[in-house]
Amino acid sequence: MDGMTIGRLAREAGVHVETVRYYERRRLLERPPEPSSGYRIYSRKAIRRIRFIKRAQELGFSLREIAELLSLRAEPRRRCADVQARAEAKIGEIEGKIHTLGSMKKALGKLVQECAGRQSVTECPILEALDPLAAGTTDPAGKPQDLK
Amino acid sequence: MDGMTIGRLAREAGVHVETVRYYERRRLLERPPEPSSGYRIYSRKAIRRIRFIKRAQELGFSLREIAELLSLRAEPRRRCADVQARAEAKIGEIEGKIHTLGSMKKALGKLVQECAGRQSVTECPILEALDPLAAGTTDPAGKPQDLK
DNA sequence: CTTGACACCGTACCAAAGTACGGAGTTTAA
DNA sequence: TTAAACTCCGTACTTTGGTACGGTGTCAAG
Repeated sequence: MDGMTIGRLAREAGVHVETVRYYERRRLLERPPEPSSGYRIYSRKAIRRIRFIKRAQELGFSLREIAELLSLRAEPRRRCADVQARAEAKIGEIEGKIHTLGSMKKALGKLVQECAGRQSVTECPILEALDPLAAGTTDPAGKPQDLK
Repeated sequence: MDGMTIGRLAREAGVHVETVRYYERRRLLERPPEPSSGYRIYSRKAIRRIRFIKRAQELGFSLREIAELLSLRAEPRRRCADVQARAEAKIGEIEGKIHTLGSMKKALGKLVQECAGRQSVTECPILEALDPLAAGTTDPAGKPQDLK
């Protein structure tokens, strides 16, 4: 039915050929069985897979994490409770990201409001508006967060 | 009142000394005037600045973008409308991220639901659950998105 | 007044995620 | 049947965001 070479796949998925090969090496994409010639032939599923990867990346997941996400399905021997736990952990991460993005949006919104109608930005208190983001601002000796 | 050396600043902000110097090179942090000795002396404001940077990074902003955000205030000649426009653009980006994260969360939630009660996850349709995220899935020849 | 902890600087190195390069073989269309 | 366009592979280079290294200078306590 379908079946395309790497160049076409790359074009349709919106990435470079080298990126496809790179994903293959990273095992994010399974290497298709090569028929007759030495050329890889991909199905349309590969396009969706790549697009999924790209989306997940935009959301701040690393390729390693994406591989993990994908592996939830890829390991049939896995017990359901396990999958559930991993999925729930990911949901937690996602909620954290949403929350933090929400705070930032709010802070930026406030900035926009305060700016509205002014001619000069001299008094525009952007750092002040943004600062509430930095938790523990008033804390006389904030705890160092853990690195990494 | 305050006034600390780079080591203390780093400790309080939760980063390495080298990172502070790195931020200085990247002009994310202004180099403090050096009094008497050749040592940098920082005020507590620097702690907040670094924490702000770290937070923004967690939200998916690159150092370049963070510098841009910070520069909104740093250029008094800038017209307010300009500041507003930049802030609004960032808000738009943030909203997009929140939206996509929401879809992803929903998909994962569905997965968890479907898993609940099963013994094996063999039929657990994670890619399928996640796929609605991949815009144009049913599109017979999806448009390549623009690279970069 | 010296020793250890800290600071200075430049340069080098690291991991992640590609991107480019070059020499080869293959396929397709004129 | 041959030239263009595409593929193969391995290796090397790039960017981002740091980290580490090494030689030297300084400061505070004993």
